[in-house]
This record gives sequence, structure tokens and C-alpha cells, in this order.
Amino acid sequence: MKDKGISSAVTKRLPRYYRYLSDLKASGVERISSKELSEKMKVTASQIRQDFSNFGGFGQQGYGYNVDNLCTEIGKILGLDTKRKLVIIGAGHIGQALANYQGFSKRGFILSGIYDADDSVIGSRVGEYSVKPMPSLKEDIKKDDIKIAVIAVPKHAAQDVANMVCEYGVTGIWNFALVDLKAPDSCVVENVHLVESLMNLAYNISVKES
Amino acid sequence: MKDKGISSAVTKRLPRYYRYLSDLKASGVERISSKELSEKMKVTASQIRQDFSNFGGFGQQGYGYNVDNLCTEIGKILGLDTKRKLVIIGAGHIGQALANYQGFSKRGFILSGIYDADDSVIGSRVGEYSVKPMPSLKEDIKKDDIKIAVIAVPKHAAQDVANMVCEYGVTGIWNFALVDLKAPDSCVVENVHLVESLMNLAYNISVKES
DNA sequence: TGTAGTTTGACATTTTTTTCACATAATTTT
DNA sequence: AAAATTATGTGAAAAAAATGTCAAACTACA
Repeated sequence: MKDKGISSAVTKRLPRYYRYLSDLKASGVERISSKELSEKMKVTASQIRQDFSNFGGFGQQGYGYNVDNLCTEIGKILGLDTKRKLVIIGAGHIGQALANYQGFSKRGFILSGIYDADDSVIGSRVGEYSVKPMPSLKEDIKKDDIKIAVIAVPKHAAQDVANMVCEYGVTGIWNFALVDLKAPDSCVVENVHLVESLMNLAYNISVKES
Repeated sequence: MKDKGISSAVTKRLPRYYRYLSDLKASGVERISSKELSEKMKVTASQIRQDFSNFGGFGQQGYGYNVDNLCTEIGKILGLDTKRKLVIIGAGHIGQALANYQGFSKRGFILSGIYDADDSVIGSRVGEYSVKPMPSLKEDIKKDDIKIAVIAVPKHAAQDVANMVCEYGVTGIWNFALVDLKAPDSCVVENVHLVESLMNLAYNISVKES
């Protein structure tokens, strides 16, 4: 049972903590204090302690935090201890790039297949997968217990695809189409808008220039 | 001359406003009130007005906002009226996907070339571009007045590439490598961490499940 | 075992962000 | 042309988030 009452300002920082802690662990660091971590991550030590204490606190006075333990605990909070299967819908450039991304499994995600509506790409290879036709989706999602749909189709088709996969039972959508998708309460949507990130960069460049 | 004193909580919302306004404009909507926009975007009308008023206010009492005008003004604030050239460094899956992305030019970005350190991919075609070798970068950035470097190389190489392009004179880095890149004051960095977005989705799914 | 030094977690304070509420001004209707 | 409606921009209030502080608790080392 997980606490639903934690502000998203806090939970949005967790993945970044997780990334830094994974790196520290990988480089053999055993313990770290909020002060050291704050210097690496460019946030205040106070915020780090406050964030962690939201989940009960994982540190020890006079010692700091055990990197391995902290990493595991944050992983659990993020739900990375649960293996989740996902499908990619849309075998265009973004869909292909995501299909070839090797980092999913490290974080508990298992790519199960890639789908497209265009007959001419069905059967073509993307990484180690063969592109499947859309009508297979319904069956596959139910049969293989697919939890997440990655939507990488054109804007105009995205909401229809979302409605479809929600109906078939996915609990999460990772959306790369240029719209904010809507979904029923049973399904969580995470919209990724690369263009917005680029515009933000443009803004920051403009400000600096002036 | 642009106001540097506006909080990033506000400026981070501008790209999303811009996206919605572009869509409205494209579908022929001429005017919109903060109330209508707030319903579409699922934010409060008050926030919209407050955000816009940071830049002087673009609306008219009793009427609302002129979509075309508002879109143009926000575009200017974001610096989208200035055409900026960019290069992609790293011709892997992400680099290729970005190179094939058609939306850059619509927002004032002009892809100038794609580069890779691996000799075996030099010269191969990516979209309408031919992959160039890294040593060409220095010359090309200066000659073609490249402003932005998109970094899509492996984690361990990313900081070196960043240092390099900063030295050659780029003013912005759009980073897809799994590290937070550091750069001198002359260069703005926008880190895109797709895995963090996916972890955030995982968290939200977990919370819902419990 | 005792003591000096370190570091957390909690709480108080400050700062930032969001929301509310309304005076003002334009539009729209009658 | 007047009245009714609409809707902005702003200053003030409320809420949320970040930061500072410190007692308590542990570590480390002699």
C-alpha cells in the first residue's frame, strides 16, 4: 500500500535521485550524506532530507544514507521492483528508436512488441522485433498482461489509439504524440513533449542573449 | 531586450500555451477567453491571466485574447521568431529519430547536419542528411553559425562532446544522454531524460494500483 | 568507554507559486 | 444609446514548496 498523499513536486524528483544513486552504486560508493548528494545534484541538502523523510526516512544520524539500500527503497517507491510489460504503437522513427533502447529492462520494463497501422511496414524488423498489425493488439494485451502502451503515432491518430488500449486494459500510457491525451481513471497518462523541451531551451537561449 | 526576472514556473508553461494556441489557430479559432483556454488545458483561468500579465498582457476586457496575436507574441517570447541552426551529434537510434523529425523548421529550428564518432557510419544516410565525422564539427559550427548542439551520444562520451561544442561556440545544448551535463555560462543546457519520465509513469501506476 | 564530530529528521520560517476577488473597460444585446 | 454581460489585469490572500535550524542519535576514534 502506497501513500497517495505526497505532492508531485516531491515525487517528480524521485527518478532523478534514483538515477544518481544508481550511478553511485555502480561506481562502488557505499554511503553518502545528504550534503554530498546535494553537491552532486545541485539541490539543497535540506530538500533531499525532507524528500526522503516523506517516505519514512532511510538514513542514520552520524552516518548518512546507505547507497544500495536507499536506491532499492526509492526503486520500490517508484514501482521499479514490479516487472511491467509494454508495447510500442507506431513503428515510425520515434517508435523504432524506443524499441531499440536497451535501458528498459534495467528499470523493470519489458518490451513485448511493436505495432503499426500501416500494412507496408508490418513484418519488417525493428531491433529484435517484427512489426505486428494493429488488430493483434487486443488479443496480445490481454494474453500477455501488457500494462503500458507507448504511443508514437501521428497526432491525429493518438487519441483513438489511446481509447483503444485503455479499453483493452492497459494501466499506463507513455505518450509521444503532440497532443495531451485523455484517458479514464483506470489509466495514467504521461505525456512527453519533446518540442516543448526544445522551446524551453530556445527561451533560455533568448533570455541569455538579450 | 527580454525580461530575465520571470520565474521558471511561468516560463516552463509557455511552450504548452504555444502548442495549444498553434492548434487553435490552425483550426481557425480567432478569439479565446482565459476561461475557455483553461478548460481545454486543464489549468485555472487565473493562472493563464497571471502568466500572460507577466509579459504585459495581451488581452482585451470583454473580448478575450486574439489567438493569432497571442500565439505570435508567445512565439516571440520563446525566441521562435529567430531562426536557429542546430547539429545532431550521435547517429544512433535517437539521433536518427531526431534527424527525421519534421517539426523543427515549423518552430524556427534548422537542422544543419548530423555527426558521429564511429567511422563505420560516416557517410551513411539519415533522412536527407549524410553522417559527417566529428572533426568536421569545429569548422562547421563556426562557418555555419550553429547555435544549438543536440547531444545523442552514449553517457560516457556526452560531457566531452558538450565541452567541445561549447568551446566551438554553441549557445545551447539539448541533451539526450543519461547524465546532467555541465556547461559554461555562455551555454544553456536542457537535459531530456526519457527514463525519468517513464519512471514517473511507473510511480503513478503504482500509486493507483495500491 | 568516553568524547568529539557528524548527520539525520522534524519543525519553524521564509520564499515562491497559485488562487481569489474585484475594479475597470470593452463587447454585446436590447 | 443604455443596460447587461463578458472578461481582463492586478493586488491581496491562501496554499504550497523550499530552506534554515537544531535537538537527538549515531559514528568514529582514542
